Amino acid sequence: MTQARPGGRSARVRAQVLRATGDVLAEQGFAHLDLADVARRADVGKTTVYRRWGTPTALVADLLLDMAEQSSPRTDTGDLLEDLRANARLVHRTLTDPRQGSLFQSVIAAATCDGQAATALHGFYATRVAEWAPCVEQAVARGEAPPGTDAHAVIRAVSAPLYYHLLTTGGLDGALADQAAEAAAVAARAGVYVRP
Amino acid sequence: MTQARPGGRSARVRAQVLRATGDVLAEQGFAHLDLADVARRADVGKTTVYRRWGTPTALVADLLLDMAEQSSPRTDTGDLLEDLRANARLVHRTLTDPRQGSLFQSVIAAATCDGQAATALHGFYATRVAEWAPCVEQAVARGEAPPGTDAHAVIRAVSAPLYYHLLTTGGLDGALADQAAEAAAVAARAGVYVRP
DNA sequence: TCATTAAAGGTACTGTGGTGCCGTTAACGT
DNA sequence: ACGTTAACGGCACCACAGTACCTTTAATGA
Repeated sequence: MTQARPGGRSARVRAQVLRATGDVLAEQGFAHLDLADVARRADVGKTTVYRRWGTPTALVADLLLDMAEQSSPRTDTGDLLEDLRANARLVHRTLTDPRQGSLFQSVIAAATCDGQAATALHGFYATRVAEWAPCVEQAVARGEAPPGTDAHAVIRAVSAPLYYHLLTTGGLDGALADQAAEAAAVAARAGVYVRP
Repeated sequence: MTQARPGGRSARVRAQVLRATGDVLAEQGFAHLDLADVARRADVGKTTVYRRWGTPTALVADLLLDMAEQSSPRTDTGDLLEDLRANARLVHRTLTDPRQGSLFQSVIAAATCDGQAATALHGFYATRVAEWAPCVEQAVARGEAPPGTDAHAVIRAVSAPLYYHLLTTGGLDGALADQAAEAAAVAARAGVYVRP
């Protein structure tokens, strides 16, 4: 009978490979993600990487699965604008951090190139957005935003300008994060994100 | 003495190659953009494509240069929200169009993978944003938004949620375009985009 | 019209990313 | 403790993307 063996060695190999993958992505970007190179860095057989993952995008997809498991801490200041600002600054900090920033850029590159990585990225952001949605829901409960406000939409509205700027201009400045938070807060209060 | 020869044949070759490049990007995506394949489709020597462009990203960069030259018509209804809505719907239509949508996705993929293509994409969006900025400037002149409002920032705020949705969920619905336009209009009127 | 020479086209070759094969290792059930 | 077998590791191989080299075409200037 067929037996799954996720223990010991396999788990160690996966951890080593994912760590090496993250290193390459952060240092050289998705375009230079070579399976043979990853195998070398991970100190793992080249054949193993080709057999278990097969393509660079599959590697990234698995890495995203791993990244989604590590949750980010959420604030709860009792003020919508303040919470959104904290979220915007967290995203901004992540995207401009030397390692994390490059890593995210690379992961995004993979997702725009391949459907499998894209699906993994969708899952990643779904969990991240869900983690922060409660602070909007609480704002609604406090009467800061109208009932029926789509909490997920508000959280997404905070990140959107930051990612869009990165794509279309390549840079991010600190003021942009606060501006994004303010815009989302103002629009949310005005009822723009009330579900139809 | 060295002479440039941009006439006749070279121009025809470039046009054929860029058309073939667009076809491949729209049909199969950036990951499948192969120079030999492009040469075959363009009915052009394989060597020529390798010599003149060399890499897939260089091909995309040149295509973007070509795309930036074709300008998109801007509305001028005399109402900020109406103009922004028109812009949002134009972007939405472009991104969901079978050919244009796939093409943009692929071009974005190239830009996230490579610096050269990224620079070309920045140029492309800079011209597109500049084309639409006047409708915000006029809204400021009419008193619809406070003086000092950054017109480019407002236009970018309209597109941002659409691109962000595409990246993080993979889908776009029509209501989102109107929502994006409303959010940008509300925030602009509230003075969120006034330069410091 | 004709000489000049960029730039395109054809072909043969090569370096390497990716695969197939098979021996080795170490998880898991009893 | 021990046998079974899933999964890893090493090596040889091969297809093909990318290059080198040379020939041909046609754009330019006088």
